[in-house]
Amino acid sequence: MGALWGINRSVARVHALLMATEGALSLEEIAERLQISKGNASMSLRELRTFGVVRQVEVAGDRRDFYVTEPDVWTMFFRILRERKRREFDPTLDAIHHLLAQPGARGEVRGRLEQMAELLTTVEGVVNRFLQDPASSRAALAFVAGLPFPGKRRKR
Amino acid sequence: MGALWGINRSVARVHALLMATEGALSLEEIAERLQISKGNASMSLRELRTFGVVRQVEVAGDRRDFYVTEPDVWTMFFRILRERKRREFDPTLDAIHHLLAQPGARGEVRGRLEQMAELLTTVEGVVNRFLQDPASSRAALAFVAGLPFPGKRRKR
DNA sequence: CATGCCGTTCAAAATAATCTGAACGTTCGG
DNA sequence: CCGAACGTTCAGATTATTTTGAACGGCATG
Repeated sequence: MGALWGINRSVARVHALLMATEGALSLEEIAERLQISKGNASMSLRELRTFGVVRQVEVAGDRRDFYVTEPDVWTMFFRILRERKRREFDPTLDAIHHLLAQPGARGEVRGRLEQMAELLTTVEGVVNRFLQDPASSRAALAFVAGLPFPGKRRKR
Repeated sequence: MGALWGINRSVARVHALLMATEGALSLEEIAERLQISKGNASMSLRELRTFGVVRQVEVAGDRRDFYVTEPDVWTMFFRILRERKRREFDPTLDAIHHLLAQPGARGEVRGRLEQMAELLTTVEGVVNRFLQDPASSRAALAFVAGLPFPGKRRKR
């Protein structure tokens, strides 16, 4: 799933381990179980916390840090969507706008750039709407996945 | 945009060059303009043809191969969606189903797997619907991007 | 205010991904 | 047939990414 989510192998493995574990795990135990260095585990956990799919928890009388996965998979999905939008999508759209602002492109080529900007703006609108209201977005997705589009009638 | 689309630097550059060019380009001209080897250009173009976002065209009286980009950006978008689904998404969903078929996971962990399967199945349904009917999908996206969800009323 | 325990950092090492270019097969004109 | 023009392939070189592990700083405890 790494490529799909845009995260690297270790990060994916740390998350998978937490997903596969009921309780909380310490940094050291994670490193041990996955046979990776503490340094790597530390950085991977930071990345996962940045995404917001892993949380640090306290254990009374223990000064180590423990970690658990965000329990709701849909919440994870929207968190990852948000972060990837920020890292990859937004800079792309900015770049296109920057290109369009220059007087360079003409004719067919400019048309393609404009179409690209339109597409990305549409996708951005969809993603923003999803991120604003995850619950109803989830319902909308289920609707689209399971029923025909309005205006399109099923042949029979 | 490379990371966003899941293609590497050279492939992205070849595509960008074709997007920025009105007419058709030969393999050699592409390699020359981008300062990459013919071999690299050849492989990149193959990848782009696999995605279906670049087409080979004939030029009368010239036995070299010439290439042009798919002119419609939305069509490109759906072609890339289709290919990434095939390469990254489908294997992931298969793996989850395989895990669920085994008797290993119990309790909370199994619940997460089931949620994950549900999420991926929903997304798969959405993507399939999009790929079946790109034109109305595009309209649906514009709708979602620009208007409130059904059942959610705007405050004012 | 030393000592041990933790987590973090980052330069260097290891690994993975990408790119090059020489070798090769095909096709076509003569 | 021959040779030249092309595109493709893939082993090896190069470049980029990831991982390690030693060094470090903070902090709680005695």
